[in-house]
Amino acid sequence: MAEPHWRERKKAQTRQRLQEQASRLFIERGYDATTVEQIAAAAGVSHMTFFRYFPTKEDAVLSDSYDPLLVAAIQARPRSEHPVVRIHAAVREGLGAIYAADREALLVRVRLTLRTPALRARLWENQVATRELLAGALVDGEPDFATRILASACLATLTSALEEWVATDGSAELPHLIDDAFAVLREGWRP
Amino acid sequence: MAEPHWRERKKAQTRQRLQEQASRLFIERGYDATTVEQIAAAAGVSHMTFFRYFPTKEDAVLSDSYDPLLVAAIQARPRSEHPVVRIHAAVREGLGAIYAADREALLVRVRLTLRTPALRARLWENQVATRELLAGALVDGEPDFATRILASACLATLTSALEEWVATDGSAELPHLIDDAFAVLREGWRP
DNA sequence: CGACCTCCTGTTAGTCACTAACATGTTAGC
DNA sequence: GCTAACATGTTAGTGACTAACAGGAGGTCG
Repeated sequence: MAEPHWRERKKAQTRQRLQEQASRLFIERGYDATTVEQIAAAAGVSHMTFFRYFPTKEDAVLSDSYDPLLVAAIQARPRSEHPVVRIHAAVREGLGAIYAADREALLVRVRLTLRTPALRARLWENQVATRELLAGALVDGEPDFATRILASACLATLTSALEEWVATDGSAELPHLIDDAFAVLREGWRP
Repeated sequence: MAEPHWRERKKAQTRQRLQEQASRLFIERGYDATTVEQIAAAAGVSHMTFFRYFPTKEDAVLSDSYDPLLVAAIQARPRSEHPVVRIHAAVREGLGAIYAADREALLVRVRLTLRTPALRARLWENQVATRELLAGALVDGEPDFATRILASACLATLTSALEEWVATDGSAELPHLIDDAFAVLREGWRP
């Protein structure tokens, strides 16, 4: 049971190479103009290997590993706080960290995602998945109707902030936009 | 220049026939298991004609004509009311009318849309478009950041209600769910 | 009436994402 | 070494969608 990491490491490398080449090509010549064949070739594998690593072409960009971060950040918040406040704080923390570490990469990625029709199409699934995770992080057991609604509204708010960020081409500060957005959601009810 | 209506009428008929056959086949044998070729054949045309009427296979189901209704309903509300109240009222009115007239058809349609991955994928585009319309109906000129956020949150709320409706398989009353959902959005801030 | 002219449609032949079946080489454990 | 497991490649599909061209049916104008 030596568990030689050799093998796994090689797989991880191939996976990363595919992702890098995909991003590069998507940015260089556009998403639609890039074929899976080309990505695979650029990474030195066949197109079948690509599909063994990513179920669809879109997944080469949309391997969202932020969700666990968010869940942890929510659960770290005292349960006595209002759900929306917990989500707001968690988002500011989680995305804030990524933002601080990797601002430009995040911008490129979000822009590509929001501006490419084929990638936008996947956003719904992502939103639903993230919403379920958020809602699940807020309570024990199955989240109820009300919890899902609040999680939805918060996600919509966050998305609006991201859209605004991309619309300003990253010139605004994302954490600031997020705070503004959640303030609107809150103050919207106390006019 | 007479351009007799029967020409347009024939086109409208073909279009409707395509939509009907598409819906029928999608429900009978599933969305993915139905090919455009089959839809076209069932409607008595070629697959090229199908694509001349609908840009994609999904559009045969997703010809959403509710939006103008919603816009009108919003604008009919006094501008002094809070944006979210206006949207809530408009949605209850607009969707309520469709619900009263065509409950079963609405359920089938919403269920098909929410449960078919390929159709869900299109929902993001629909949401964005509807949000822009809602936001535009709330104010004069270009909606600002805050308005878009509120419109987003309201749409997310409405969507949650529709999902709940489908989840209960239509056993709940949709208008009631919508009222509940908006109440959560409102009361969520006054715990 | 006959010669255009304009839509609408069908035919054909492609591209590309994605899948399934099978073959091959490479490694792990005995 | 031998064998089983596994990563990868090859090949041959299916199906959505597109482009190029051909024909036909209605209306117009000489």
